[in-house]
Amino acid sequence: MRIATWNVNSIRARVERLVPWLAEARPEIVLLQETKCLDEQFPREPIEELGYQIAQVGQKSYNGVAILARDRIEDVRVGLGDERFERESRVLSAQVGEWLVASVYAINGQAVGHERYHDKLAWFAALRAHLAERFPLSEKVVVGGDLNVTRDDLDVHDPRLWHERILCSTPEREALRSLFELGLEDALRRFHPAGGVYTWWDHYTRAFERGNKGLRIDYLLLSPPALASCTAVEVDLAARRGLKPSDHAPVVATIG
DNA sequence: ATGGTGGCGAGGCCA
Repeated sequence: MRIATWNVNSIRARVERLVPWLAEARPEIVLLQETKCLDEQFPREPIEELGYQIAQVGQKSYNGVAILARDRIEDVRVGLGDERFERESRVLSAQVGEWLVASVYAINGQAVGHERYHDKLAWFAALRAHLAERFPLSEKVVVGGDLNVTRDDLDVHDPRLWHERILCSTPEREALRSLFELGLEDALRRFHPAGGVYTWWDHYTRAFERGNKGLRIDYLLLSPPALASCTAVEVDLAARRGLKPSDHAPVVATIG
């Protein structure tokens, strides 16, 4: 089976890319971020017609996360259980068959030192506590999403340009590493240890079109039992090409 | 190229 994560940057704007992608890739579980719509605006029908169940939580204009699955989606939980962060729709977790999954959209942080940067670091601490509580590592766990941080300079096309900037600062990377220390493994890096595999390219600077000037900020974090049956993790660059792409590409793990 | 895009929603915020 396959489990994917994709920041679609508005599901209403991306449904014409998402639906053909689902029909072609046919992942069993899909974790979406930045759906950017209220519940009643979510384009359920074309996704359900492909055989997917949908769990999602959204808000007007910003954020929003979803889980799509061909199996029943059960035990759905919204948020981190931390009242400081419940105003924004950034975390959705559920059980799908034997899998415990979460779709996660980290705070961007705007700039190092910005008020939102400090929010981001506090949010990561809350995420870590939530994962420690809700995701026993003896289970098959997949935490996927846009974590808005590079692991190290192997995730950066131009480390000198990005040195200690937002998405690349040492405190953000330490916050990310605290998730690994729970026992969750960065599956994309496991299968691409040399790095240079990116998942996001800035629209503003036309970073994809100018030649793969990307960052890797999207993750599939796997527990040991999930990793043991994982045979490949790839970034689907075809989804980043063509008409009206998201600024992120999907990350797809083949498991079992 | 110190410029430039994209989404939402209707002017500015966010990424």
